[in-house]
Amino acid sequence: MRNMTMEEQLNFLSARAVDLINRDDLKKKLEKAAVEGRGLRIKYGADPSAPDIHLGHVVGLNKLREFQDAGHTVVFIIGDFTGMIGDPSGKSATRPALSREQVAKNAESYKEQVFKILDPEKTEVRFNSEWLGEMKFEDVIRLTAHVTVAQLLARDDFSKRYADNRPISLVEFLYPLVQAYDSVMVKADLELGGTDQLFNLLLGRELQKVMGQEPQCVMTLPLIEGLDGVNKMSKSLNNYVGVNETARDMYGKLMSVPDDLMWKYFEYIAEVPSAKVAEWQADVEEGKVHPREMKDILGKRIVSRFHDEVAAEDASAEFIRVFRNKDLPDEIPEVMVPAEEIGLLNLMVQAGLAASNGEARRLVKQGAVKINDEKVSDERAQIMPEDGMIIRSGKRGFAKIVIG
RNA sequence: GGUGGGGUUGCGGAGCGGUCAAACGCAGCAGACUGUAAAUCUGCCCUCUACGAGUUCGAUGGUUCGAAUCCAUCCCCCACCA
Repeated sequence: MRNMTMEEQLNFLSARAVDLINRDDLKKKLEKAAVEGRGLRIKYGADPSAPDIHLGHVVGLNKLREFQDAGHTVVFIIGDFTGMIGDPSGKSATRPALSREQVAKNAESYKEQVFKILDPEKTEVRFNSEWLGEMKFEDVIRLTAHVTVAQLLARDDFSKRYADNRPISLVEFLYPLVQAYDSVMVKADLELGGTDQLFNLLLGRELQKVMGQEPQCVMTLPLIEGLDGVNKMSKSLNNYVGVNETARDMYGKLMSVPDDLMWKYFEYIAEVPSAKVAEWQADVEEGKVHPREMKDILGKRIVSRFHDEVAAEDASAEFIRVFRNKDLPDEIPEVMVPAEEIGLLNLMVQAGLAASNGEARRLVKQGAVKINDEKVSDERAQIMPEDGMIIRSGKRGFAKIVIG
């Protein structure tokens, strides 16, 4: 890394980026830093309300790690202050303001997950309440004086909503400014974010200029679609793969990713060089390789990264056993029930295979339920539980009866 | 301050005195097809002691044989004009 030329380093660092504003500035910063023998300060902001880091975040984290490997420092900002205020943008599903305790807890969980990728030695974790919490209203007003409404309205979703007579809360209006101010406070040299962050990142640049700092460079990375293949990966849409998930869950979820999307995952999450990805993609398109094989590789690579190779192989094997061969998983959740006759529906609910009696009934009617591999279609069936009895519901629901 | 529009089952969004547990879309679940892909098709999708019953349509009270639908009060939201 150290013996790369400046040009090589620039290319390496900007690989996969959607926007880089701008390359010359970054080059100058890199040169200056090299002369002074220090690294750049790379800022990355995280919202503390959803403590699950998922593969969508990994796209950015990977890039941050590359900066670290090149000798730079990541300033990881946890937006605890903003998190405690909440974000009304989600309309009815108003994101609740988090308590101080909750934020602290989430922050811990954040660090633990983030350091699966980042190098803790080269990461500075900061909370923005550190400076925002100290501000007086007067300071806030002063800050707002640096930005005009027209500037904020330039943001796409603001201007659209404004044109449609849809609400824009003042808090939302202020958030980009807050984020920009964070850049000033940590003296960021470059801020990294998803493409949806471009406006906010640029505002940081503006604000730094106004406040007499050298403006940060801005780099954006693509937002990656979630398991549904349509929407960007997010916790609220439940189309995500969390970095804390078990190897098997992770692998299973990855196998359900639409084929077309897998290339993106290879490139941005598994960090396979884009030339290689293109080659593989061609192989699949020409029919040389079955897409499933390719996806298996993807699954194993990603699982290995967050667990290890043994776990990855195990997850792959288990997947084949359960879903391809339709065998039983090697571990089945056990449910303890007394040795007395019980209604099937009731039993399913107790075993956690259905949320309600009605759902259990539905599953039975639709032919999704098997006891010891025999389909049960009578919703009124009375079952005499036996030790070791296996109830199967749909593709994924399993329960083993234990008499007790 | 004024005017107008709203709050409906996870979300969006119909309904505007009985035929409403409430159209439709999305999400979700199951079945078929598969590579647990995607797409597609089919079915389900408030709860229950289930051909019946019980709770739902911002809250509370009322009018009615009968209300999500009408009235009153209250709470909350939005836009526009000032």
